[in-house]
Amino acid sequence: MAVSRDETVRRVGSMTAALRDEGLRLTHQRLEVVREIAATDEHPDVESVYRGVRARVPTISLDTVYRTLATLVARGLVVRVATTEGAARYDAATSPHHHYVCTRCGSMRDVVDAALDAVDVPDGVRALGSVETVEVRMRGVCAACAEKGVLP
Amino acid sequence: MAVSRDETVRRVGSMTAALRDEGLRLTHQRLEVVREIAATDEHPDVESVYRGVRARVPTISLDTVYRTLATLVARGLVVRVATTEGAARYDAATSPHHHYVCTRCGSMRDVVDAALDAVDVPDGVRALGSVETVEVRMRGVCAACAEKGVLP
DNA sequence: GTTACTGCAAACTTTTTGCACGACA
DNA sequence: TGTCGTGCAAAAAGTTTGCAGTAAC
Repeated sequence: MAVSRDETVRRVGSMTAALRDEGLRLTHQRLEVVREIAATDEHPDVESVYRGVRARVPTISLDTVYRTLATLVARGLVVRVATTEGAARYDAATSPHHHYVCTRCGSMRDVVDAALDAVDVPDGVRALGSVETVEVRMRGVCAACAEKGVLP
Repeated sequence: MAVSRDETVRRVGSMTAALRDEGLRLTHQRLEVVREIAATDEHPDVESVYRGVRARVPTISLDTVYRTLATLVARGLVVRVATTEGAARYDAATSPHHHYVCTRCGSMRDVVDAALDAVDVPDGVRALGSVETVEVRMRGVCAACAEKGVLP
């Protein structure tokens, strides 16, 4: 599912503003990586950001995509999300949200829900350390995989 | 925190029984990898399982640790958990549980709590696909890191 | 005109795989 | 004794880094 045009524009605006504020240069390549990651909530891995951007900037290198994503993550503009399989995935959503992960194809979708945001942290956890974020991760077989399919 | 002796014994018993039931050989190396992973709830990565086992079986190779963990994961006896950083981590706990992750050192601890187990899946998620497991992931700075320290 | 960014290539880390020997059942 | 598992080494996959040229400010 694509992110709405308005939300994409908002994300691109806030990311480019933040980069400019930090005195970083807004190169053609950076701008296109920002646009690519802002336009989706499918948590693409580096390779798929690379493919998407290359359609518009055929000369961009994979390293630049890696470096740009690392820059965005360091500024907190994009989150690198943990995955069980090979490649790391990136998420441009900034507001608190949760995830639905398909155990068959590895796809990952945002879930926005106030009840989940309100989950209480158990007392025992305070003893382990501070709690800054709480994420609920739901796993199952996504509709597309279920349709395609026979058993795993 | 180490897992209690009773729980460790229980885990080793259930893992070795499952391996035997599947007609797999219970080699010296396998048994020691099973013991190592059963005795901790610190979600070790492959390298640290390797170090632990090597103290008892100095000739074991890293590949064997990888292969044994893959075997255990394939049988559902151990879970491979996602991490943002480099290496994959492994978890021998079998009952439903949640995680506390330190954003500074990457350590990961089990959180067992009935209220978290009871979190409701929002209706909207059903449209994405089936939901088999729900995990709550709490992130913050663990006590050890906070004590050590100055800012990130 | 500076200085930061890019592209290329090579290094590095983590994980997987092919093969021959050795050990479990 | 037959077969599965191990150890070694090499390969694969993902990611990072050094360097020289290029482009943003």
